[in-house]
Amino acid sequence: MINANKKADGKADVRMHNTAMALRAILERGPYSRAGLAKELGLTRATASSIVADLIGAGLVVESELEAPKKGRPGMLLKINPEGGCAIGVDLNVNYVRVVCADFGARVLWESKDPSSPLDPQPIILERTERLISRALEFGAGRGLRLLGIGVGLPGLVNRKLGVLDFAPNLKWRDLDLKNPWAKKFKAPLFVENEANAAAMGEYYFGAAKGAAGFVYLSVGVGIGGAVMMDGALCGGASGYAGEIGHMRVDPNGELCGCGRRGCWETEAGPSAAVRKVKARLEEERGGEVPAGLPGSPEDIDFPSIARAAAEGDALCREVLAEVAAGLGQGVASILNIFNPDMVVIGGEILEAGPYVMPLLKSTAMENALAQAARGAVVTESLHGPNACAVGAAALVLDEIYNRPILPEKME
Amino acid sequence: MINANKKADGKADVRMHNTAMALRAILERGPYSRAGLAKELGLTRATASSIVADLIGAGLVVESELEAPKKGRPGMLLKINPEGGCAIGVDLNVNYVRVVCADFGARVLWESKDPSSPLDPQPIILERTERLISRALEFGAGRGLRLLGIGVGLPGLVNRKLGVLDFAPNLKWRDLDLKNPWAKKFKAPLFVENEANAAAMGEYYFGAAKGAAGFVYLSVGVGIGGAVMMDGALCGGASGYAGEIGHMRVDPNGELCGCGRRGCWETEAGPSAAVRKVKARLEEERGGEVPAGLPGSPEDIDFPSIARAAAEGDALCREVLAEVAAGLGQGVASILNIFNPDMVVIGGEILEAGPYVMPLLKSTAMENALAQAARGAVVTESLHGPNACAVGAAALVLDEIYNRPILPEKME
DNA sequence: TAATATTTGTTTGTTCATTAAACAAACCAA
DNA sequence: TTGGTTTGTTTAATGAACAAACAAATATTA
Repeated sequence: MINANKKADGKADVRMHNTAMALRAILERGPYSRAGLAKELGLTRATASSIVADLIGAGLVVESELEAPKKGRPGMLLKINPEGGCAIGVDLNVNYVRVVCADFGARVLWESKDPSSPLDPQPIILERTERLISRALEFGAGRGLRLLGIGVGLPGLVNRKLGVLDFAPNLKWRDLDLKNPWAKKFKAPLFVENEANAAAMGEYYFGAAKGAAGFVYLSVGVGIGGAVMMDGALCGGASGYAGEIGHMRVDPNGELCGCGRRGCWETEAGPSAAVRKVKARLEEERGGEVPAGLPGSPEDIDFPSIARAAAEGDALCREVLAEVAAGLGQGVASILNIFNPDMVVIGGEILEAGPYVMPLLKSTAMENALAQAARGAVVTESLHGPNACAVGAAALVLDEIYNRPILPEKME
Repeated sequence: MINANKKADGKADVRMHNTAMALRAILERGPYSRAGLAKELGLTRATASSIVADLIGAGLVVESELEAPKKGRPGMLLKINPEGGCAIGVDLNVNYVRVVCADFGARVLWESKDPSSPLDPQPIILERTERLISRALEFGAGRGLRLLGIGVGLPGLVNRKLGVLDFAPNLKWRDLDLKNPWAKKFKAPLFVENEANAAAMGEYYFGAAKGAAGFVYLSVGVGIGGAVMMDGALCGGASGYAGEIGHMRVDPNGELCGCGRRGCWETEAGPSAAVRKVKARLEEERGGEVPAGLPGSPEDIDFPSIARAAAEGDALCREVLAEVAAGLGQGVASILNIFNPDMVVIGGEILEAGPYVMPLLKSTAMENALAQAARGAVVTESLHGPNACAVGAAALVLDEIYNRPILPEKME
């Protein structure tokens, strides 16, 4: 009665990420015949054929020769052609701009990162980003890869459809249209998404959460941001804002958070909590003496330096990291109870201290979640690490292609 | 490329609740012409006509005479015909079974509730429920209303597609097929859903959350259960379990919860917290003397009695309810931050003390959520109160009809 | 008053994703 | 040789939607 295919201007934009994802996952885990593909997707052979036809036509999927110790007629085996094209992923963040060039197999072929500052004026940052993108494009062209599109991840409220950044609090940017100018400038399809959502997309398509029915991506950095994906679709929240999971209150008597409340999760258990605790205890326990691995002056202590000190064996830092891990694990347990996902993927700065955080985080989460919620759930680290957002941005492009293959001449 | 309309056996079942909901909301808020409807829905007049054609054919929408101080040709005005049929909603819960008969305008025409006990054997409870359903059917038939279907809300893990209750921890039931036997017995389409999800559906279609893009329904009773709806679709969670939001940890040093952890939200701030606190303070402050409105013996104190005592002016009960309200508000603030919904709807036992809980709950939630998350969000009480689940179950039927009108002869 | 513009609902044809069913090709086993 | 099985394609059909044209009924304007 009421159908879901709509024109671009229609309101409903229910996307079949699941089918696209399934297609991608199946093709990735080995060559399949059209018939095998159809069986996996629950579609007819005719439909499966028509879906891959476009991908084959675009050179993104190739047929290899038969190799069939089976019964019937040998089929043509299909597999992804990584050389079929490349997608550019842009992670335009507060402190840096990172650009990757990924092939159609989602392998990062090239990456580059420029430091940045929220104090720099917007045009400067944009110009710097454009230069990085151009270099990525040159790299792709040098490899002879067709440009499939450009994806951009931004730390703020994004209008996905229009490709506009509505508001980025940490950058203090407002109403910035990226899609139109950049699509024109680089002559490629352009996709814009919130950073956490983009990273989640990357983990879903090509990372730790590959094919998960429902999962939560947590970006544990200065803040704790989250993105929720259910049945292959991003649950964006009413205003499209990424889940501000970090401001879940975990202790009514906790520390004061930047948001003005007390005991927010990101203040109690994030990297900033680690920094605060280390500084306080250095003062208190060692009278300001700085252990190996940490910067000379206490003001310069940041999370990476704590991670280094822990790696070098500092007991205080390891202790603090364990506390942080436990706090994060408790929060993840709540998330398991609330969302009941298949998987929780942890990304962000916290992974720099992965060995001292993740084991305890995982065990705490599993032990403290309800049995039904924990059963079958997996808590794990991001596969893309610091590249998560950029790779995810590139994944936006590939997702689009799996959903509706864009043939060269039909690109608009 | 990849389409969302699937046959019943297909895996993807993306439903256009939004369009169905829009249709219902538009028709409800006044008579519309086909053209006006089309404009509201963003469809062509032809498409809108074809959608309502089936509803008109089934007698669920009627045309009224023109009344047009407009410009062009006067149109036939369409409106919902409440008399077009009835849906039966069943709330099969732990302590009671409630059945309602709602007309196509979602008005509850008849309701009945039988007390029940989880100790009763399953066949007894089912037989009791069937008797209630039969009475509801008789009522509907007596009113001359065509039976559109039966919806059932259950407190547990439900397989929506098969209409099977997989597991209900509080009832200790497992693998109960309700759809097939009841659909056959009552000769009507049957829909089964988790209780919180059903209630959310009811609020979305016919209650406080009418047409909200994203909202969270909280059932605050013995436990705190939740259901999340985004873009008109229920976010079921990986295993379809309703969000166990009640086990979000809000205080690491809190009370021991039934789940074995400390400081779960439902233990810190739910009705059970109110009961515990009142009992403790009666002991401590008044030496066991029981104030007006409360049962004679402290063991018999339950949440409704506290609500009554508060209504009669008891200061202790009011104080405890205020504390509970603040705790609930804090949790709702977290929910606003996490999900960024348009709306949070509170239902369940807690509403019996509504006047002493809701104002403080609302203000606490709004003040403690992030500004971006709180802006535009509304926290409000369920419109259906104790009927929420049963009305929601009936809404399942109406939802199905709005999505794909079932013509009498095509019922299967 | 006549002509024109506006709005409504229908009809007719088209598109698009998909299925169902029929085929032809290729292979294996008895 | 004769089936049986699997594969990929072709053909026709379906169902939801749109576009465009049309006829009817009203309002506005010349």
